Amino acid sequence: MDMTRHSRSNLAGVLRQHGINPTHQRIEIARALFARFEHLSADQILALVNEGHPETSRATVYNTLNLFVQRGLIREVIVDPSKVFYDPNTQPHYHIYDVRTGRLADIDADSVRVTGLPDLPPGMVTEGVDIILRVRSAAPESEAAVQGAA
Amino acid sequence: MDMTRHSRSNLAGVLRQHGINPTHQRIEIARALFARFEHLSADQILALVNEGHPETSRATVYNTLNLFVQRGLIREVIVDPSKVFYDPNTQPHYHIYDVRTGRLADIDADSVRVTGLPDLPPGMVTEGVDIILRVRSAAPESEAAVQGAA
DNA sequence: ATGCGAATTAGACACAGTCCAATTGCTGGA
DNA sequence: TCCAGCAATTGGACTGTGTCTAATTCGCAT
Ligand SMILES: [Mn+2]
Ligand SMILES: [Mn+2]
Ligand SMILES: [Zn+2]
Ligand SMILES: [Zn+2]
Repeated sequence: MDMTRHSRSNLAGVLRQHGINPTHQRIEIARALFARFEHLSADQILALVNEGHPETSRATVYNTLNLFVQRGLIREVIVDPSKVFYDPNTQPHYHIYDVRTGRLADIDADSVRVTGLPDLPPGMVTEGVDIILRVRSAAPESEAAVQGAA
Repeated sequence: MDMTRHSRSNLAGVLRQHGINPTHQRIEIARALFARFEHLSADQILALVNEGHPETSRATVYNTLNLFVQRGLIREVIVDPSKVFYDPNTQPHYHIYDVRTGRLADIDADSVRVTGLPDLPPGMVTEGVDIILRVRSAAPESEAAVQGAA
């Protein structure tokens, strides 16, 4: 049996470990994320799993991504107001985001130290600490006319 | 002339200082944000400026908020995948976000120290560093059925 | 009063994401 | 092998946020 790092059979085991019934569609979606190990939007994943012959619907892609997030297999990254990115890396880490190109990359958490964050109100727990370094090329922006400019 | 902190005439001056022609609608939108000094969504602002008699269109609210952001009068906060929050506070500061209630509050930057962020690739400049402390009540979630759960 | 550029507007549109009822697929038992 | 039952998938309608556009209105200078 093929046991390469992100073979279908191996992925099926990972899904089971997270309490997810490994169907064909779910394995393909997991493979899109884990084989590349990149931040992908739902739309990109839909395109990837359907290249060649279509085999997974949009509804299933969204269902599955939400299920994966809920089960802790992947996480969401909220950096772009127009779409969510899905992140196969669930280790604590931070992000650098190019606001021009939309490129999103990881920052290793080990080197980063954050101090002085406030105590949480009682009865509250931390879901996570997001750090996003928003960057852009220093080159002057290709000016686009903006309606409503004074 | 009324010169209270967020009077219309005072706000008009602030707009002019940012190169923005102070129209009635723009002043009302600025007032919604600066009088409360809270994080508001476009929808909330639209409702606020139109309570009582309607006087500002949805298009104008979006036009104006984008203009304000572009001119550095306010800034966007991206924490919720479904909508942008607009922040009248342009001082460097961070955010605490309750993922259950959607409540968004400021964290003073003075007390927080972040070290070890990577050097930027050459030719890149920082647009900003966002830190979002995602929290929720420790009480068990009111369980909502999730379609597609295994 | 008139003219003119800027601002505003209604409504169409784009598009991410959700919802739903109907269908398909899988599995375990007769 | 057939069937029942349940889980998963599906197309397509729907929602909500945000953008776009062409037409109108506004504010102001003459
Ligand atoms: Mn296939
Ligand atoms: Mn009014
Ligand atoms: Zn990441
Ligand atoms: Zn803030």
